[in-house]
Amino acid sequence: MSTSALNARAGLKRDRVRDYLLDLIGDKRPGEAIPSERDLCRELGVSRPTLRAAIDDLERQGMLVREHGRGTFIGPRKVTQQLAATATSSFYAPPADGHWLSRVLEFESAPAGARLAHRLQVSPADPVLRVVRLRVVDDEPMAIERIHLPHALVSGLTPPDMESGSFYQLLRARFGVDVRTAIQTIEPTVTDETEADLLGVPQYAPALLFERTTRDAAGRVVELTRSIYRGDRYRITSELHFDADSG
Amino acid sequence: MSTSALNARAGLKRDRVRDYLLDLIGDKRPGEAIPSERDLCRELGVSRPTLRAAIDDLERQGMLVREHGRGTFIGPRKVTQQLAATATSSFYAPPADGHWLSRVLEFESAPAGARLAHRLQVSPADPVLRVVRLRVVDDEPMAIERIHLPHALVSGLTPPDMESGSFYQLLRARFGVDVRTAIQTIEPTVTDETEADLLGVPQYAPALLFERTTRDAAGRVVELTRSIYRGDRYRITSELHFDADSG
DNA sequence: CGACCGAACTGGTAAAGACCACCCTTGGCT
DNA sequence: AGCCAAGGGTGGTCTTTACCAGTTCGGTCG
Repeated sequence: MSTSALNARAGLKRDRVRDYLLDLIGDKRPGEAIPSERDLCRELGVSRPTLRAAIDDLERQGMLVREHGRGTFIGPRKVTQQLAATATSSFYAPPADGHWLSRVLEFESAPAGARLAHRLQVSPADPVLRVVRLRVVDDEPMAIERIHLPHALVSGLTPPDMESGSFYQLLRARFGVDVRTAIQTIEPTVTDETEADLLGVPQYAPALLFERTTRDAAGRVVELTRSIYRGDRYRITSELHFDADSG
Repeated sequence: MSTSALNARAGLKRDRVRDYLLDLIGDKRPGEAIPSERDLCRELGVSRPTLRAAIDDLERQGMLVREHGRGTFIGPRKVTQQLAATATSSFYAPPADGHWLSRVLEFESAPAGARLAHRLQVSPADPVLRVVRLRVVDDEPMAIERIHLPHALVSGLTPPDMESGSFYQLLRARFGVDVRTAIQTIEPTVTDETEADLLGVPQYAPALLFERTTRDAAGRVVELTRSIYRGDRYRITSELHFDADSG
């Protein structure tokens, strides 16, 4: 409106709206309604298409559910039903054929903070090393890995250490960390803008989200990793054996 | 505006535009450019937002690729490289807790045809039973299963047989089919319109596509199943154990 | 008292216009 | 010949305005 400047830079209204909605979602419980689109527009000072675009994003991610004529509601909690279990040996391995390399995008240490401290089983003030790397096979980006590990475990680790070779091998050989077990969940998702850029796929492309907690022989948490794998180039293959049976 | 009727029904402009674009894509080769958005608007007599919404859809499906400042291009062919392999044991089992039920949506027998015959290892003229069922847990739709099996194996099977209980148990008890192994691939996808309706999730919601080939003790193919699981309610959990290690 | 119907919400779709950010090309200048 | 800046093309974002389509609920009429 009106004269000039000061609207040029804004950092994308849609992002601002999305953040606002995320806060709002955080404060509410699944099933609860959020304000109507028109109210939110007034509240945020944006047009309805802009607002709707933001809601579209969140709906695609399952955080919101729209119901025509009724309203928009907080999405159901992801049940994390311990649906699958009973794994007895590794079922997944990176492709043996291609040549894996990684490009380190971030490499920094910071205090754990409450959430990470809990999940890594360290104190909130302990430094945690955060490494983000793009994993590449045959010059093609395949996955983005966001790794968190207690910095104390791997003091002296440098970015080039993370660019090739087996990280677990390195942990054992150089740092004496005896990686033993991991619990991993896999769920489908779609790429956001950043991920799409890095992976060279369209935004909202199907992808797999791996979340892995790795422990050493003593049961200490060694690593917490969230990885996004391209859906168009990656699939999980498994062989099932039935003794009794299932549904 | 103006007089009346005849604009009420229209079948959604966006769909009309999408169909137009699909035709256009069919005529071109990957990498080729399509006309500019503004040209297409004039051509089709729709506004740019409407046109862009249609292009958004197709881009999400990977059929088009937009490049800022350059144009919009036909997407690359889907390569479906088989990258992962080396599964050694079972890692996945359906949830034991909730109460699974199924609603049979289709149940019909037809000649296999070339493709199915090959995959089921029967002759193309052999009848194949196709069952589509919606799997429900606690009144909530969880997955759509499309099952194909040689009709000869299960003559006398009725739709109610597929609505509850363990299908594999039934196969063994009633038909003497000794289900033994399965090879399964899992990949991420997004729901299409029909799937979204059935599962009660938005279109383009993240989902898991399971494809399973099941064999009996004699190595005969018993079943070929493609299932779509809701991504917001379903995740795979697995526990990994390292002897040597991996990347 | 009950069934209906309509007002007033809700989200869904669409138009038209403006301006920004990016890319490539071209033409002028060095 | 080579460099560089400007222009005109592309897609990207946003606003404003309008109307359609389900849902709900309360008032009215039978």
